[in-house]
Amino acid sequence: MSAVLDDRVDDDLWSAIGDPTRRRMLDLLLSEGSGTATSLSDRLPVTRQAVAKHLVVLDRVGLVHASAVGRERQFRVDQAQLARAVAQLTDVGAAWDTRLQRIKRLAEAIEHGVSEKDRERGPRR
Amino acid sequence: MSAVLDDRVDDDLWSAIGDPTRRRMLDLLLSEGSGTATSLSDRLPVTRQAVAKHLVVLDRVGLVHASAVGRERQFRVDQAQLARAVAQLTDVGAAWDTRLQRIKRLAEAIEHGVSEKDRERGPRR
DNA sequence: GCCTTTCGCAACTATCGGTTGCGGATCAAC
DNA sequence: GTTGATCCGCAACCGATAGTTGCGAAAGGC
Repeated sequence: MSAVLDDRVDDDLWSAIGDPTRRRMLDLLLSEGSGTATSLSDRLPVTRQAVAKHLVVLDRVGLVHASAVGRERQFRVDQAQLARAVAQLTDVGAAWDTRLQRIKRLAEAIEHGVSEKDRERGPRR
Repeated sequence: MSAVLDDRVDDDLWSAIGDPTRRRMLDLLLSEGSGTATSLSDRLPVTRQAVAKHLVVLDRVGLVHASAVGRERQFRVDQAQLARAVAQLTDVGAAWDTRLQRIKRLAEAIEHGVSEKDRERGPRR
């Protein structure tokens, strides 16, 4: 019963969506289809340069892609990569959830005077 | 259709579980019931002091609680708070998922020559 | 042609995750 | 009870990152 859940987690991808500003940026890009560093900074409490740096990070992990349009650089979300990130979120969430549930079941079992061994034979998964 | 999903996200809580080392620490505490800074650092690739700092962070957001036992400080996970964190993970994941699905549906609709307006009348939530 | 906009680059600051080093408290053993 | 091992907290330091300001260059709009 060791720490297995982190094995299938891409730390780069996770830390990319770990930043609150980047999360809001992804959110904005999703709801508006596309955006530039300038347009995004208009709706965020940070400067254009900060947004630009975040876009570099998001681009590096493949969550967004840029297309040059004249002097502008339009960014849009890579659906497949975001879907992968979402899968990781739910994966970790599910793993912890089962752990919590098991602890809860165990606590109840002990409270009812049932030995740990007896409970251990229950539905494994 | 604005960026609403972040409204119900506690940035402190999120960034607490955003760090890979802290995630592994929570994982260890869950699987072993409790642990000290020293015992945790034995199974992690970082020093005791680094672990201690992380424990402060986790304690500050209420994900773990300490109980002094002699010269040791035993930490254990706060199930309720971790459950809340898990809920946020799945919340954001679900929100992004629906967005992605909607985009996908929209793309398919356009491809099939169906106007955007017609599709818009689908299940709102 | 001129002014605005958009961008990229550079310097600087603060915070954070990590390290090393040290001194203090507690437990065990003799 | 002194000695030694262990567990801890505090402080200084380092590198990366999230943010800022300031500037110059390139592309559009008039």
